[in-house]
Amino acid sequence: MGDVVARYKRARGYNVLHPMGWDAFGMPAENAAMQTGSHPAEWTYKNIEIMRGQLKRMGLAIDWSREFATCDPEYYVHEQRMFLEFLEKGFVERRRSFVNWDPVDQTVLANEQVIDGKGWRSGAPVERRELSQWFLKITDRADDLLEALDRLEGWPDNVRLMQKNWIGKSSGLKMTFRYVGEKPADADGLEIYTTRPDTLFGASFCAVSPDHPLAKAYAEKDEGAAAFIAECQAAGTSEEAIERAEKKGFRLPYEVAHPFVEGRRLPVFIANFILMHYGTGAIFGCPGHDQRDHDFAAKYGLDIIPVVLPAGEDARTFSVAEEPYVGPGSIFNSGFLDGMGVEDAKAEIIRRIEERGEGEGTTNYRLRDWGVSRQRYWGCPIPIVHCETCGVVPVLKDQLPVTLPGEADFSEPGNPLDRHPTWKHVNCPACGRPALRETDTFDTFIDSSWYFARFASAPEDRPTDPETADYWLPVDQYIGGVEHAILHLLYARYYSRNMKECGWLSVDEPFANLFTQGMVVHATYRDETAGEWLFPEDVKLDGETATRRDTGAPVTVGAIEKMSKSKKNVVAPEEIAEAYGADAARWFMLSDSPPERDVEWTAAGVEGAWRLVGRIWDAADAGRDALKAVDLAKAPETDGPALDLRRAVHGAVAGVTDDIEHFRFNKAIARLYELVTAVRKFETSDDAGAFARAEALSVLTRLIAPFTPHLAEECWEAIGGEGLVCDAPWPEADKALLQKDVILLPLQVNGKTRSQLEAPADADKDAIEKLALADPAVARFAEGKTIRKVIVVPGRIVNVVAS
RNA sequence: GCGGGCGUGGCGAAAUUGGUAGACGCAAGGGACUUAAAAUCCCUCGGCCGCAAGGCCUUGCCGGUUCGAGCCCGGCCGCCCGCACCA
Repeated sequence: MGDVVARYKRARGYNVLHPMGWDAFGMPAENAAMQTGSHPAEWTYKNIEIMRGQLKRMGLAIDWSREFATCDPEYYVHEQRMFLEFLEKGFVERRRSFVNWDPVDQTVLANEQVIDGKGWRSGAPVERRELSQWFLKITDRADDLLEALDRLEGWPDNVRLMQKNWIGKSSGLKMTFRYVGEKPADADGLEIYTTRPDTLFGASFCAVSPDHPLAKAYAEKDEGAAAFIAECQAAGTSEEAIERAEKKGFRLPYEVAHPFVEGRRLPVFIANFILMHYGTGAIFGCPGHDQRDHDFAAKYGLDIIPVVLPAGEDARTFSVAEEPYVGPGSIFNSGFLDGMGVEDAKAEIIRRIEERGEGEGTTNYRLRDWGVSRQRYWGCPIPIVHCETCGVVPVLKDQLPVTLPGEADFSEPGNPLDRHPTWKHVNCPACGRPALRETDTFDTFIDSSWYFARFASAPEDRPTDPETADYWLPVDQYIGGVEHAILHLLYARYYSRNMKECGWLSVDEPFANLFTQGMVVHATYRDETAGEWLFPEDVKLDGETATRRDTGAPVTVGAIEKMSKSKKNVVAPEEIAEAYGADAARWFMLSDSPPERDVEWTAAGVEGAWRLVGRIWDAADAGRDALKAVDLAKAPETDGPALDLRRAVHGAVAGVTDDIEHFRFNKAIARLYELVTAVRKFETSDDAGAFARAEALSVLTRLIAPFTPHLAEECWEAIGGEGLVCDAPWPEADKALLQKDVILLPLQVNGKTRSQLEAPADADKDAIEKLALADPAVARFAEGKTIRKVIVVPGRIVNVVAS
């Protein structure tokens, strides 16, 4: 799709930058190293070599002079430099945090790599571990990232909505409940966060996360609490496990006072359903109006007090004993709040708590800071040294890049950088004494968060030349899968803001227009008895049945899925190009489905595209040197078939242009099929006919060029075009030829189409009405009825209403 | 559970956003050419009735608004995606 757009825009006279590069760090290379013994770098560059060849073979019009891989030290040196700049500016922080830890592979796993609570590679149950990690403080920009979404008009709504939900802004109240009686050390009160301050009078307990400092401190002197916390931490972190987990708590020996109800004391629990990383890691529970709190209260016999009354309910009979009520209503059982609506009550509580100095209204975000430390080899080294005397010390900028050691041991799990015999031993940049390098590497999402800027401008000595980068950025058209909707696209937006503050860019938003395209998918084939997946080329399809080519054994045709090596539902680009040519493959992929949807790769489908390539070539071949015989700038008077062809040609120009502009490639292709048919059927051979035919061939060749560039060049040469078609200007539609003198109007009687009216294109309503009433179909279907009304929509339809 | 999207022939899909439903392609069937096959070309192709002209029905289901609904509104059913103990 990107290639079609690039070629089309170039033909329209734009200065087009269409680059390509490789996001090349990451686990797959390291896994391959563990499995095959080859070095990640060797494996990666070899694959790049292969993929570059495949892309070139598909005829992608790419500026290869700008190519790079993110694992090139010439690229990541700038990443290290920017990290140090971010550190200086306070965009980065080192702190302890919980991670998913795979005890077998001995590495941190991303959430996406934890499947049903187990490591995706090792299958071992994942543990929660607290480690010191580097964080990019994306939450500092949460509000800006959220606000700016509204202005990203070139982005699909669903992606913007997903980011909005991911950032998850909520407004509520942060407040402190005072302890009564026994108190934990160094605290007078417990700070909680709530989005439902209106239900404060329904509070019957407080609870903290197992990771909350209060819980941890108490666990140090109480084995029961320690055991409870350990149990919570051992519980699966998968979504499924979380959903099924029973609400459980551990009663602490503390109580807090209700701020507005004299004498009401709330017990304090450690509870397994409280998240430390949201709000303050502590809540008040209102069982009457929250499902989780209700479950918890039912289990521990706590009060369930209704305080929100739904419209139409009677306060004397309304009960939340069985089910909590979470909807809107009016407040009751709540002293000074009684009678208020939910929103007014929220504002009133916040006002009073603020007045008493016990808390404040705040906004909260679901978004968490971006942990970027990975205990892996194949990533960009974090340019930091840990010194016993000086602490955390940045590597001096003139000593960058910190490169990966060429030799490393991949034979066992864990971080090869950490166990490398010499690599981590360096002298402290500050005091010069022996110190240790940071052995973590960056999350690979950092690599992909700024590559577009490097494509635009790639000086050797700094990340970008800002002026050059500004000429190109923001990216006019970004194309990618919807799977990037949150992570990559959010990180890149954030990173651009950081880069802007460091002076490397002047845009906040890196991608002006975003299109989320579908994937090429393929049916899966499996030999159930042998228990193995089969490549499509090893399967013989005959109507409903499928068999193995080698043994003839029956084959089960499975789901149509994203192509993956493990299920072997892949087709090698080389083989496609060999069998059908790159153009047929390009044409088919674009023709079969709307571009945002997946396209199923089928042999029959490519064959259809292949036939079309042949038909176009036949037409060009039959029109050899047609352009040399006429002057396209001097259109003769035409009528009859020649005029019809010219109209079809100019209609196609207008239609295809509009379709490409709006990413409707499948429709553009449908139009091109029609144009090909029109050209092939055209037979007139007089002067006007020769002109119309030459014009049609010239236009057709230029219109197909973005889709089938190789074919287009051959056709261009055959019909006698000057130079290369890729240098020829995009055709312009002649507006006069888009208008018709006579149009066909559907004629309805009582809303059902009964006939067609042939009317002058410029006929007014009265004239059309007269024509309609004279039509025999009206006489027939309105027979015995009175004509009540005639609705004329010029250029569209006529409807005669009779009853 | 919350949020979003989508349901149209045997299949992939169109429908100028309220105006002839099924463009275009795939598959299938029939025919021409050929000794034969491939390729190519022509025809048919949502369902029912009819020799035909033509008629009736049809966009997941039920109802509504409208001269007119695949499109708008209400209620169901089904599928897909995102988030998910977020207080």
